Amino acid sequence: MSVRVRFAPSPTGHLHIGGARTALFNWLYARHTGGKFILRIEDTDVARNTQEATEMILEGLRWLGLGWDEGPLTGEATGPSTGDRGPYFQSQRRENYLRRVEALLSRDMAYERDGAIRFRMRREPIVFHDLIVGEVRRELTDREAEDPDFVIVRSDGKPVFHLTNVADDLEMGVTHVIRGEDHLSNTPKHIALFEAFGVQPPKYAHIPLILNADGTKMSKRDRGASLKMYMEEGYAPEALVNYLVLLGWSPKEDRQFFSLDELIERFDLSEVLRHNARFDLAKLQWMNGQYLSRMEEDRFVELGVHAFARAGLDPGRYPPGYVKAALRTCRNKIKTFGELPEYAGFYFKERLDYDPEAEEKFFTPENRELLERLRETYANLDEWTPGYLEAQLKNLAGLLNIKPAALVHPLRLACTGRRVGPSLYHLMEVLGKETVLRRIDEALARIPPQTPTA
RNA sequence: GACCCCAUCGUCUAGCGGUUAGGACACCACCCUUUCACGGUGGCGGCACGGGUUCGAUUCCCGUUGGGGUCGCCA
Repeated sequence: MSVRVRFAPSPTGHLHIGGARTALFNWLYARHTGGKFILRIEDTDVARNTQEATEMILEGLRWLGLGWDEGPLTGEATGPSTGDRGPYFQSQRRENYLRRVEALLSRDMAYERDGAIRFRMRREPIVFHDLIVGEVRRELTDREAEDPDFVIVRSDGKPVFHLTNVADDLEMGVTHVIRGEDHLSNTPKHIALFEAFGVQPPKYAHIPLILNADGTKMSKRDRGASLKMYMEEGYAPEALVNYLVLLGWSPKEDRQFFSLDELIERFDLSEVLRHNARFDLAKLQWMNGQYLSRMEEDRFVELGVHAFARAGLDPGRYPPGYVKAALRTCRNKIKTFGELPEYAGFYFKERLDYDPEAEEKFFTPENRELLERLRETYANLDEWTPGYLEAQLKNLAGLLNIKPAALVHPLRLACTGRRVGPSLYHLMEVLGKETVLRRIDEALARIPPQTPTA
């Protein structure tokens, strides 16, 4: 039987980073086995669900590159979808649930109490085999020992998660349930429900959770818990995917980088680890930087431009060749595109703002003459290449009997307003002679005059 | 509290009875260097603890401790 897996998020907020990894594992398993990846929206709790949240989920999955074979096409519950087992919104499947409940009721496998409908849960422990965890034998908790039955339809008539989840998995022909380990303890309920419906339950694979760096549970409120942050802060989706897949799964090779095709080929449930993993932003950043360094130039430029635009700068007003050259000087320098506006915003600003500390340190009366000499030197050049600019600066440093760095720092500040940035000589080449000279003049205008020596 | 899962450097992991316990990130030092980074070289750093089993345990079993999860008319 061909594999059918699903990602079934509840649209209560942004797509959680843990949810993103669950989706990724499902997607990879489907692709690896040649099966289908289904997206189902579990929006049964109307009070907490929003269309906007659903759209965030779709957008997030698309951004990651995790396309679904069946599921909604838009965030609208009654909107279009793909696949023949829809609707893919639980809010649209009410009839199915009620039919299932009727079936249970008629066979006395469920009963009504206080207006809610409860499922007659088995009193004995349930043993099942999890593809990742292995044999799981769950005893009843003391609370369950008191009353193991659980609500499947609330008194307001709304079906509850356990019921909808199982009913849909059944009707959508889901063969493997790959989900977070937080559902492990729910599994006996689900198995009992499947059996009550007279069918074999699907295979289960509970993947370990992603924890915060300090080992605590990652909650919605934690910074970094939302996929949105990574989308906004300039991460490359392929880097995030690469990082995420290595949290809780190991290809057992001494490599860190895997293309999507390689992942599809290698990924299997049998190598999913059994213990939780902490999220390490530093490693993600390193990995993202590596991806940025290897990225196709056109894409790097495109994403770079987008990052500048997000910060209110407008590279679109500059010639494409200039933009491209400017971004080229940032290659191998930044780890995320989010750093770009601060790192290289000077390319797209008519008026520079200056780092106050750097200004205090380098725009000093003593440096005024150095900048003037630099300006004079550069004003007379008719060749404007990095190598030549560097040679001229070093030559001047030699004449003045000072270290090149003494010139480099004030000059960088004058050109960029910052003390760090791309290669000075390359950035000057991109800026062009006219702009460089103008910026030196502007810097000079900010430097207090040389105090007369007493 | 009950129940379930888990446990190798700070972090992600390799290891599946005998290894100088390997790699990556991070950190430190040095080199490269106009800054920052990249890159290169080297270093620091780990089998949670206690019992077994065994000629021999990181590895198998039990317990303890610790972490996580679940116990809802949320999903």
